[in-house]
Amino acid sequence: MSPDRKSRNEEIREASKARILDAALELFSSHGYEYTSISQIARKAGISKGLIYNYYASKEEMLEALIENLNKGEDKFLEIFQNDDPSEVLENMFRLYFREIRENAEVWKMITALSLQLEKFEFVHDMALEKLHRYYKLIEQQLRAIGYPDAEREAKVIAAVFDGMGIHHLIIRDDYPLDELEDYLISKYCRYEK
Amino acid sequence: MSPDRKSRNEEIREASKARILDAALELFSSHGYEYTSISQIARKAGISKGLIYNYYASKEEMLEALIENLNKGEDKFLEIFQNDDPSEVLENMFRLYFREIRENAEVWKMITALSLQLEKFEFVHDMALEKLHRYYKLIEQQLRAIGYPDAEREAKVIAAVFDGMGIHHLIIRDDYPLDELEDYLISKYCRYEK
Amino acid sequence: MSPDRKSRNEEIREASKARILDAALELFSSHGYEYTSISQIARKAGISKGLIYNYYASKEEMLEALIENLNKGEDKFLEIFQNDDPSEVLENMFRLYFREIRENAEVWKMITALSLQLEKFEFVHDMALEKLHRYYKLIEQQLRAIGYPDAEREAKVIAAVFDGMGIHHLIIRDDYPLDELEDYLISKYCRYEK
Amino acid sequence: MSPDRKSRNEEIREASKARILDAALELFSSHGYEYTSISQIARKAGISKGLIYNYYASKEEMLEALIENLNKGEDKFLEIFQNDDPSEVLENMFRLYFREIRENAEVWKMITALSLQLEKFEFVHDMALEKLHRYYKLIEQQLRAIGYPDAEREAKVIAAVFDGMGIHHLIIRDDYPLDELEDYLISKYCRYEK
DNA sequence: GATGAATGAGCGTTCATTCAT
DNA sequence: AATGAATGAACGCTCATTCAT
Repeated sequence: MSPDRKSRNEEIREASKARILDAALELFSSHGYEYTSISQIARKAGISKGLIYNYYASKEEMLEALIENLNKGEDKFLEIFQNDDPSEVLENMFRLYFREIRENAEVWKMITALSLQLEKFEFVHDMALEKLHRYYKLIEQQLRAIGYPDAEREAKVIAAVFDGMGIHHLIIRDDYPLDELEDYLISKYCRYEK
Repeated sequence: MSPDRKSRNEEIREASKARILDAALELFSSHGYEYTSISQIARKAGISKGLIYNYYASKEEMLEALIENLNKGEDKFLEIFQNDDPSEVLENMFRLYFREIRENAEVWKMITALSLQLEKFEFVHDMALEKLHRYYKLIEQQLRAIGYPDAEREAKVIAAVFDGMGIHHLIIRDDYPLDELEDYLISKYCRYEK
Repeated sequence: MSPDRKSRNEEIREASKARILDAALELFSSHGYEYTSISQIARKAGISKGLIYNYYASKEEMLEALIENLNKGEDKFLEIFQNDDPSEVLENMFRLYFREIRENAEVWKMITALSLQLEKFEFVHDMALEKLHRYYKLIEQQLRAIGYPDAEREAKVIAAVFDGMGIHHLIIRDDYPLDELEDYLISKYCRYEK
Repeated sequence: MSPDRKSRNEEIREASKARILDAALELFSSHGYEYTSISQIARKAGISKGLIYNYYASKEEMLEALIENLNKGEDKFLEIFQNDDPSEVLENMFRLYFREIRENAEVWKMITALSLQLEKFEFVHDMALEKLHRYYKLIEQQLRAIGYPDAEREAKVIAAVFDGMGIHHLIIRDDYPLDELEDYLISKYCRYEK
C-alpha cells in the first residue's frame, strides 16, 4: 500500500470518527445517552449505522471516546493556570468555569448526569473522581497562598458551589444570574484581604 | 355499592398504590429510572404487571406520582422551620440537608439525575424550579435576619453548595468529609457576627 | 388467584411452549439451527417474536428444551428393552433404530449436526456422550449374552454402523436400501450361532 | 501483455487463491463455516477483504473451491490402491481411513457437518454422494475378490462403520479406542478365510 | 380489582458484499 | 491487483403496554 493511500485513509477515518463523535455529543447532550439510539447518531452524522461499528466497538465505547476527547480539551485549558499571582489564578478559574457553564451547559449536563450513574459507567466515575481531587488541590493551593483561612475546607465548598451553580443554571436557565454571581464570588474570594 | 364497600375499596386502592410507589422508589433509586422495568416493580411490589396500569397510565405517570409523594413529605419537613431565631432556623436547615444526603443519598441522586433530563421530564423540572425558588427565599430570609451582607446572592451560593456537595458525596462516597463540612458551614454562616 | 385461573394459565403456557417447540423442531431440522431465525419460528408457530422470550430466555435455551424433550421421548423408548432373550432385545434395537432413521431422519440429522459443534453446544455434546456410552453398554450386554466373540469391540462397531447408516441414508435418500440392510444386520447379529 | 507478464500474474493469482483457501480451511475447520467471517479469513491470509471477492464471488463459492481442492487431494490418494492383492488393498484402505480421522479430525468434522446441510450446500451433497458410491464399489470389489459373502451389503456396512467411527471419535475424543478398533476391523475383514 | 399471556416497535450489533480509489 | 471505508438487511433480544379472562 502506498503511503499516500495510507494517509488518505487515515484522513478519511479521522473525519468519519469526528463526524460520529460530533453527532453523538450533540444528541447525548440534548436527549441523554440512554435516549439516543445508534440510528439517530448515524442519521445525524449522515452515515450508515454499520459504519459506526467500524470505529467504535459499542455504544459505550463511543461514549468513552467522547469523554476522553472532552478531557483532552480540558487539560489544555488547565495549563493556562501557570501564573504567579494566586488571586489572579483563582479569578481565571472562576471566569473559566462560568464561561464553561454558560457556553457548554448541555455538555456539562451530560457529564454530570453520567457521573451520577456510578455503577453503569465506571470510567466516567473514575474520571470525575480524579478531576474533582485535582480541582480541590488547585483551589486549595491558591486559597492558601492568598492566606484564606481553612483553605482545605473552603476549597471543597468552592468546588461544590461550582457544580451546584451548574445544576441551578440548567434548571433556572436564562433567569439564573450568572453574571452577578460571577462578580460576587470573585470579589468574595479573589479580593480577599487578611 | 354501600359506602362501606366503597371506602373499603378505596383503602385497598391506596394500599396497592403505596406498595407500588415504595417498590418503584427503591428500584429507581438504586438502578435508575431507565434501567428499572415495570416487571421488576410488579415483582417487588408483589402484584401483577397489569395491575400497575390500573393505577398509573404509564411508567412516566408513575414517576410523576412518586415525585409528588416525595414532595409532600418534604413540605411537612419544611414546616418545622417555624422558629423565631434565624440562626437556629438556618442551622436546622443545614443539619437537615446533611442528614438527607447522608441517609437518602440514593433518592437524592435519583431526583438530581431526573432534574437534569429537562425536556424528557418536564414535571420534574417544574418541581425542581419551584423548590429551588422556595429554598432561595427561605435561606435569604434567615441571612437577612442575621444581618449577613448580600443575603440574596449568598442564599444562592449556599443553595449551590448544598447541591454541589450532594454530587461530590455521591462521587467520593465514604471519603467525603460530610461531618467536617457540616460543622464548618454551620460555624461559618450560623455563628455569624456582624 | 383462583386455582381455576392458575391451571387455565398453566394450560395456555404449556400449549404455547409446545407450539413453539414444534415450530422450532421443524425449522431446525429442515434448515438447521443457525439458519433458523426467531422470527421464522414465531411466524410458523403463529405467535409474536416477543412471546417466545416469555418461555425461553434465549434461542439456545430453546434448543436445550427441545433436546431435553426429545431425550425424554427416547428414554421411554429404551424401557421396552426389558426382555429375557438377548437376541430378541438386539433385534428390537435394530428395528427401532431403523424405524427412527426412516421416520425421523430430519430430527436425527439435526442432533448429529449439533453434536459435531462440540464447543458451541456443550450440552448437546454431553448428551451425545452419555447416550453413546449407554448404547455401547446395552449392545455389548446382548452380544455377550448371545456369546458373540469380542463383544466390547463389536458393540462399538455396531453403534458406528448405526450412525454411519444414518448419514448415508440422508445423503443417498430413497435409494439407500434401508430394508435390505435391516434384514442383513439382524440375520448377521441376531441369528448368531456359536 | 507479454506471455511472461501473463504467466507472472497467473502465478500471483494462484498463490493468493491458495493462501485464501488455506486460511479458510483452517478457520472453517476449527470454528465452523457459519462462525467464520470473511474478515477473519482475510486477516489470516494477510490480504484485504476486498481481494477475496476478486477470486471468489461469494463466501459460498469459496467453500465450493475449498471442497473441490480437498477432493483433488483425495483422488490422488485413491490411486495408490492399484494393487493385486485385495486383502492388502482393503487393509491399506482401513489404515488410510484411520490415519485420516486421527490426523485430520477437524477437517473431517467440517465435511461431515456440511454434508448434513443438504439443501443449503447442494454441491457438498453432490460430492458426498458421488464419493460414497465410489467407496461402496471399491470396498465391494475387494470383498468379492477375497470371497467375503454378501459383498455388496457388507461394503455398505463397512462404509457406515467408517463414518460412524469418525463421529464417535469426535464425540468421545481421546478416549475413543481408535488403535484397538483399527486392528480389530483389519483382522476381521482382511484376514478373512473362507 | 386482578392476572399474566401476548404484542410489536425498537434496540444494539454483525457481516457479506460493494465500490471508489 | 489490491485496499478498506461504507452499506443495509437481518439478527437476537427487551419491554412498555394491551386485553381477554
